[in-house]
Amino acid sequence: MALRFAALGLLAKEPASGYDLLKKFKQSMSQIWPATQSQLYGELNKLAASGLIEVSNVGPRGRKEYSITTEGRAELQRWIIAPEDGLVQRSPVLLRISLLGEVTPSQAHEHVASLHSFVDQELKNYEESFDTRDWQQDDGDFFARAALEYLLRSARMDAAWARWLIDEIDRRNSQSSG
Amino acid sequence: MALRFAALGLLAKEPASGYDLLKKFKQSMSQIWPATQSQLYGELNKLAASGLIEVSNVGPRGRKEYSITTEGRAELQRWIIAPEDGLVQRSPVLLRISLLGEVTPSQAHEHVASLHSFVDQELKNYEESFDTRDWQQDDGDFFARAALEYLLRSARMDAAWARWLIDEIDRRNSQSSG
DNA sequence: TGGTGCATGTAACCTGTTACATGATTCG
DNA sequence: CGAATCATGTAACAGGTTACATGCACCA
Repeated sequence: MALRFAALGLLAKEPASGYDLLKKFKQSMSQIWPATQSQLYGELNKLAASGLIEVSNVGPRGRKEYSITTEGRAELQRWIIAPEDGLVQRSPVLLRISLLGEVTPSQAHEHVASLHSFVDQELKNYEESFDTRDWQQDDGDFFARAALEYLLRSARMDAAWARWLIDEIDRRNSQSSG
Repeated sequence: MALRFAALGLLAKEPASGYDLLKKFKQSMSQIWPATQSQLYGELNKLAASGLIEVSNVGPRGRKEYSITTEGRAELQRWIIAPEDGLVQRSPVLLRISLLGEVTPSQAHEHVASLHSFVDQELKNYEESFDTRDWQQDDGDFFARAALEYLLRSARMDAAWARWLIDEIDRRNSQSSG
């Protein structure tokens, strides 16, 4: 379902081809709803078949430029404000963490340490991209910014939690050995 | 992949049947890696076929009790400390948020408000279950606790972010109308 | 004219969800 | 004996990933 509306959402701003959308997915959508080329082209055909978008222009190399239809916009708006389905997120990271009792303490420590350095780097990347961005400029995308704010806060939280976990592990190790 | 190791992880603690595991998934695993009955039974057969678990006992009603094998334990340990694949999480919530520019300001406000009340309730549930839990007791599950700590912090962050977003929206509305 | 980039499509495979289907056992 | 629960299996479908396949157009 969601990919459908991610694509529709991009087309709501301006007409684009599958190829165009693919690039946009790599830029703005990559942290929220990544999509592969294969998936996107399939979805565009389905969207066109159900009349939510239409081919508004044909260019060189078989380029099909799609535009959102009135129906499509209505459907998009309906979906956006629909109640959330529930937010359970599968997380391989947490699964690994919760199973760390199955490996040796030093392996566990090592794993968490490398996780920490990873999320810490992620956080730095986010903070940098936030600092360099000119927020006055693209104020049109206030809500896209709000989503990024979420990701930034997530990254901060991840880093703080990983830090906390390392400390807890160290505290535990010193207790059992002391 | 992950379901495989979630099941293996539970079997690493003690032998169990598919039916037993299903209950455990509903309890301890539900926030990290939920699984359906259909999926679990299939995976157990695959695990048995590849020799990572084995039927250690057959009970009434065709009950098959599985135990982890030496091979299985080794495989599990290998997976647990494997480097993370990258932590991009698809999020319908964020997708909806980032598209809120497509609906009217009052619809957007309404949507975020209801999201806020939802995540706030979630947070309260987590906090309550944390308070009522006796952490001295099940210290054996230190890392499972660490995963819950993550979920609690996530819930806190979600609530704070939703609160922030509502304030931002209000600030914006009063600016444009004043 | 040959390589790079534009542009789309399809097939195989894996994971996950819902629903259907079946039957044994225990307990009141 | 009938209902609830134990216990497993399968089929259909939706979504996602990787890889393969094809061909046009532009520019050096």
